[in-house]
Amino acid sequence: MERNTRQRSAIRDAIAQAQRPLLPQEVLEAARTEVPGLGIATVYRNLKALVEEGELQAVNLPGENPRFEVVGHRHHHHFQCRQCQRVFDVHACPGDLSRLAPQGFTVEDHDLTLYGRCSDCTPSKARLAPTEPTRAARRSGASAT
Amino acid sequence: MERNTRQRSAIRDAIAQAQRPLLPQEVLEAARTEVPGLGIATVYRNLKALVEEGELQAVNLPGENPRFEVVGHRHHHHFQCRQCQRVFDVHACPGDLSRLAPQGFTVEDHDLTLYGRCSDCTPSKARLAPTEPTRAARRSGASAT
DNA sequence: TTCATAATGGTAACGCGTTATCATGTGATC
DNA sequence: GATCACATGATAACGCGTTACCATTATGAA
Repeated sequence: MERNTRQRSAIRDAIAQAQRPLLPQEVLEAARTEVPGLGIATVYRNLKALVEEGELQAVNLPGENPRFEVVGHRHHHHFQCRQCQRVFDVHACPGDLSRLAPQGFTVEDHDLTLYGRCSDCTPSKARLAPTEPTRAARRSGASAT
Repeated sequence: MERNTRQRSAIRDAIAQAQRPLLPQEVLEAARTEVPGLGIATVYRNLKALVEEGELQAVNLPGENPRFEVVGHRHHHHFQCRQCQRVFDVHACPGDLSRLAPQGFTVEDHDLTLYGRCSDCTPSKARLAPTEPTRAARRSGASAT
């Protein structure tokens, strides 16, 4: 990837403006507002290249396909809306969790995912910005507190 | 699944004795010590049936295929060893994390995964000398606290 | 503007976890 | 033990996210 193409710019801009991790399909849809003829193969090619170049990073949530977001945020976590399935950044952290591990285990780091309703999908505001749910039907795995 | 077969018993016992979530392939290998001729199709069939019967539940970790463990534990989390890739139960929880979510978001529950070295894969001197520094092999998504 | 070639787009193919198929085996009932 | 429906095992097929292929397009340097 050495040349600056319209497609590449559209893909980078789409992710940067979303300010949340996007699935390849979401990247395609967002970037097509800029480049209507954009193909899914180009999206995958550029996502891979941008990750290798250190500009993007993959975000894995339980039972979900990888999403992509811009590198550079501090340590953070993610929130997935049970209604629209979108994933948002959570710029907070419960702190050191080493104490939770069994004796003899060494904790290096952790992943945390919150589940619930995003502000758009919270009942009192649901009418403001209805969002289309993705086709990723959530699998089991989350558990209540 | 109405009959009690040797295969079904072996699958149930393998998961119960492991006391940690197992991949279908791990279930196959463990249950084959009891029933050498066991086939992978039978494992998937019984896992599905046992989940539907409420005896097992699926456990999803980021970027991983579903594992299976016995239902009945209280709320708990998981630990994945970066060395042997095995997943263990963590019978502890940081507590209510609603405060971490952005304003306007409703938190219903959460998933937490700890990463590091299990007791089998932690060097023995690290267990004895408490100030051993750890090197975090950065995977996407997780980050040190 | 010309030109070499990197990048794109449509689509076939791939990888891999999972499921369907079906002949064979076996648990439960009589 | 005889019977038969259900379960098993080997393997083909499936689903779906991702990648390879290749003819075509267009970037960027000369």
